Amino acid sequence: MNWQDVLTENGYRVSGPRKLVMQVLESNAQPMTPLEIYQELSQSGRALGMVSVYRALELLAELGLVCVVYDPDGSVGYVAGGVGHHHHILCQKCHQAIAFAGSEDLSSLIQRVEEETNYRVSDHLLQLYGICPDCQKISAEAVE
Amino acid sequence: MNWQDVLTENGYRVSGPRKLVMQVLESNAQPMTPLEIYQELSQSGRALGMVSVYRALELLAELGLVCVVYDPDGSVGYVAGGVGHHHHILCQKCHQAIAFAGSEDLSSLIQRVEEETNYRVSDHLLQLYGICPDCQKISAEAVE
DNA sequence: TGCTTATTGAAAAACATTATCAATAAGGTC
DNA sequence: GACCTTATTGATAATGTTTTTCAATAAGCA
Repeated sequence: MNWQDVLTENGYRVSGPRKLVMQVLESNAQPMTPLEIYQELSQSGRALGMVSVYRALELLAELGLVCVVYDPDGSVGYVAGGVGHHHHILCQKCHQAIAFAGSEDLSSLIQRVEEETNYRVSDHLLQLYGICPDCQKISAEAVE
Repeated sequence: MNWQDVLTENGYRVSGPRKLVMQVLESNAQPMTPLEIYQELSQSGRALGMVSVYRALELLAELGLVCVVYDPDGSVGYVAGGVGHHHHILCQKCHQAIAFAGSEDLSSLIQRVEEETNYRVSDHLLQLYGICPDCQKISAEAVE
């Protein structure tokens, strides 16, 4: 099921602004802030009200069509993505982000924490930070 | 080493505002936003400029004396805490948070993701969301 | 093609964060 | 304990971000 169908099935319209926001996010690997999305659209002549960007993001995030990620620098961004539960790994240099699956690997940790704390765990937030392959290459070249 | 010493050893002064912010955070289990901290101090007659709250938090976070946590509702809060690497589990009802250790449990996941993605992982963000023991009790009673 | 109504856009309001700089107080020294 | 140096504070203003409002527009259906 593509994202247009998700909108439709939930009673929302596939409007211009929503299409544009999804397009921009899908063509950018790194998470983008609302402002960055707005600017990218403005520059490419597909101007959109800032308000529409916010509203589109809010809805798309609610439907799970885009994900919220927390950048190491503290800013909050959005990435297109993915049905199903997954996490992101972010590059600390170029801010590229890619997704990875693997909630199963947390289950033993979650179980242990439930026992220790008596909390009942229902969800989690996991992000990894590091250096992407490209930036590793660049660093290596700089040293040579 | 207590937090005053950490400030001193890094060349910072143990000033009034910094003390107050730490006090408030230490006496609250749930993460607090800058505004909440400011309000709590105002109400208890220990008023402080909003600016000082921001500055104190920024410094304390940088020194690792307080942690940033992301609430399920999207807001960003600070909790007093802990030397050493650890994570937090947040209650979705009452917003209480407590810490737990256990980075080791992630090492196999991290290794797998490094192999899959060729990223070099150096840090991570992990938070669990759930219901704390107290709120579980309340729910149970409500059903009776 | 036309109708209904969700959705948009622009401006303003509300809110959050950062910069500036003179006044203050922390911590070392005598 | 008083004094001096300088980091730190606080008030104001500037800046930036997000939300509200409401008439105008366009999406989807008949």
